[in-house]
Amino acid sequence: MTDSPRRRIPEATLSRLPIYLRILGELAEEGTTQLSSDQMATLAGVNAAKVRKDLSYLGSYGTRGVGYDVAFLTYQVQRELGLTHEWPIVIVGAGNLGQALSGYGGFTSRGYPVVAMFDADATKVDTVIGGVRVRAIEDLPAVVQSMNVSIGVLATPGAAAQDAADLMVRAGITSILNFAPVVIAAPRAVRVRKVDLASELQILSYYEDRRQSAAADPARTASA
Amino acid sequence: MTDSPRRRIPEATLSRLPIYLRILGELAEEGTTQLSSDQMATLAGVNAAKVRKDLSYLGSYGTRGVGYDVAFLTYQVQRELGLTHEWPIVIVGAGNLGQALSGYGGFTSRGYPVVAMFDADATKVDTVIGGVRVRAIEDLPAVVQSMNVSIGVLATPGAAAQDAADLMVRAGITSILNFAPVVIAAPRAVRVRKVDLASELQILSYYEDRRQSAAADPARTASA
DNA sequence: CCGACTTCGTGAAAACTTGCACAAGGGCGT
DNA sequence: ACGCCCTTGTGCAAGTTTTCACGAAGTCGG
Repeated sequence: MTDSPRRRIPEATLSRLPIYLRILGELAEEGTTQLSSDQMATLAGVNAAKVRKDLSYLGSYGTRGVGYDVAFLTYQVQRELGLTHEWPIVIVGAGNLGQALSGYGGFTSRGYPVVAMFDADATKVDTVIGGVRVRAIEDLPAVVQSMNVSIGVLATPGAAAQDAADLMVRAGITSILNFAPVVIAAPRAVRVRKVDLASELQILSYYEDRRQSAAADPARTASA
Repeated sequence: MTDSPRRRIPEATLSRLPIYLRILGELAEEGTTQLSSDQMATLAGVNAAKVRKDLSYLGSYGTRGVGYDVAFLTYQVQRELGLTHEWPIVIVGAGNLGQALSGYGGFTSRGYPVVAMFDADATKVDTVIGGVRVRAIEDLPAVVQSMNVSIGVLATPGAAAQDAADLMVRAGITSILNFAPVVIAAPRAVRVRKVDLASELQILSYYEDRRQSAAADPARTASA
């Protein structure tokens, strides 16, 4: 019996664990020590059964009739997500987006300190953003290796993104969070996640459009 | 027979349409006029059957033996997403994140002009960010109504987010893109989508952690 | 100490999503 | 004009995710 059973956690559950974790953090801060799946469900905006099933993948950490212990559950979720230690990250691209991400603070405060930023533009090199000095892109491999960085954030313009990603991969980065509006090709072993800011708006406008046509043409609502 | 059949599009498909749309835009720019589901699949990093099924929800716009016409398909996807006209948006919160989103350019260029920014901090009011003047939060309802804005971007700190969201809803906003790291409560009729920057990192570090334990303890890889 | 009450953990059903495989349809060369 | 070749559109099976419903297990008041 190993101390980390590590059954595989479904992707869908995985994407909710960070939400639960944030809620647990907020509860701890206001002194709450216990919560039920029902309360968690309300706070997270999901169904209570889903909360229980999600948490059951971590193990049986609840107490029937009572609920979950906030501190203990926090620890278990963190452990599952690999948050028992900090993960240093680098940001490639020091434009608007890179600057915002660096200055954002949410990365460092949640265990992902931004240890370096890089940009191909020489005029940006050596400026300081969010307390981090911008370095020449050529220095990436050295920094990645010496600081043992495995996660990189890609915040370049779309046109530069693939080259930057290739460089990151060659430098030894094994996980990439891609904010550039292009699909990045990378070796199988490198995990890439994409955040597309404008896509999200497009999905919203789809629903807005339907709402507005429904209002303009009430006949169509009949079958919806 | 109406000119927009509007069968409901599955959520999963909907989340891929913006990707297809971006690819179509790039192809058009480089002069390509035709593409097959196979090519699209490669460019989008998905399976060809998925591409065909996704596109089939829009209608039968491909030609067997040939593929899809780039311009025509672009039009159809745009129409489905409600992108036949611009959607003015407002950004609430002019901190780091709000500034970056405003300066980002990707919103305006894709049909979502940022028509106003708001902040509760009086010292920020009247500064200009990305060509947009920051206004007092009190002016939100007037702007939303006069410019007929239905989409709002929430970029405040977590603590201020719910109040800001309530204000947006009262002002008449019906879709909210939430960048604040909290779950927002809103009436059923208001659609909220959430982008959590740190969550994405947490998901990456989960996989990193597994990769690293696997490397440290090869016995565990046997069953994976 | 016991029974009523609460809440977890989970099997099973339902809903949704993906991927395969192939028939149908259209273009192009001869 | 015809047949070959290519690619779409889709029925179906497999896989994943969500939801329901209920037995199991623990607390708490009397």
